[in-house]
Amino acid sequence: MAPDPGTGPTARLLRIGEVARRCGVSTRTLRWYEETGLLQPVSSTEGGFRLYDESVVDRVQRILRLRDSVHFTLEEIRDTLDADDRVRALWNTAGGDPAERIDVVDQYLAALDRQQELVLAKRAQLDAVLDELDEKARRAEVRRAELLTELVHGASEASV
Amino acid sequence: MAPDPGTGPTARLLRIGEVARRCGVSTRTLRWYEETGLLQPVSSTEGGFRLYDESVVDRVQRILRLRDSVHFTLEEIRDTLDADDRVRALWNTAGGDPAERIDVVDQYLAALDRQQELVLAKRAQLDAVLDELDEKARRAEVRRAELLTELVHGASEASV
DNA sequence: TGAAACGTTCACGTCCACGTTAAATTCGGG
DNA sequence: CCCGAATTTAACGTGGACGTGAACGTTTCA
Repeated sequence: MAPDPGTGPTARLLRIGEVARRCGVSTRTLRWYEETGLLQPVSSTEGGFRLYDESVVDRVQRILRLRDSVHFTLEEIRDTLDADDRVRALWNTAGGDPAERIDVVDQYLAALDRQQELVLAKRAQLDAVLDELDEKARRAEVRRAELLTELVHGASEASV
Repeated sequence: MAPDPGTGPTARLLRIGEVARRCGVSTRTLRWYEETGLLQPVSSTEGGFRLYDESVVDRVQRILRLRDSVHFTLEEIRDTLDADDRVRALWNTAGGDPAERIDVVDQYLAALDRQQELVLAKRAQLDAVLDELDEKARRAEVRRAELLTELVHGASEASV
């Protein structure tokens, strides 16, 4: 049934299990991500098996990064991915009022700015934590040195 | 009842509601943090009201930073706070074998190192996300410029 | 002194992001 | 054609981190 409408030399399609293995997540997670609108199989078999192309792996890994490092909720992740998808669709469909298209791009840029600010704030907090850790280590090293001299002192005086 | 055993001029004690307000969390959260071993009132009234000293505010804010930026679980937060408390207690109680005390300090330093590594990894991930954002913005700006020229072009040719 | 404001201890409810069966269906190799 | 592995939907369970009453005791202050 001509399963290749122009996407190169018949791009290999993956079933959910292989996607899961490649991404290091469970199939349940992938189905959950689909249910919450983060993911979409490119097609499915006659019998209903989900079929993905390889690009899904990158997408999932982006999701995981946003989940694990930025700690976005899945809803937030969905919003950012949706925005990306919309602009990509915009690039790919020529036509329409250029002015309107610029508007869309501007909104996208604004969204990116907000996200950047959010991430920068998170990073600042992490830096604060790092400073705290450094200071604690510094203090501990001082104490360690003190204890070391105390140890030497006690040893040289044997038992007074 | 001599409620001031040497802590300056009768340090002011706070009840849970004021602590909650100062920290921007609910009283339920504070009780929960107590229940999971992150927090401890310094004393309580005859009738059972929890009493905290002002230092609790800093402690809670440290907890919130670890919760919101590093995304430690409360259990992990408890562990790190416990470690801090143990070494602080160690500073305050003189005596004991200096060698043993050095051991404790060394373990503490090792724990700090592990934490630092973890946080650094998180920060690296954040930086990756920031790079992604920058690249997306860069691409969008290019498109925007293209659209702008397109707009000017279309305007100069009126309606062809 | 008495009522508003605050606090106490249960105990159950909730939201997120899945985990875990269960029962039925589909795919693919021999 | 058949069998076993992979997948499907549907539904219930879970764990963390609290929210939300209910029923009751405590402080405070006019």
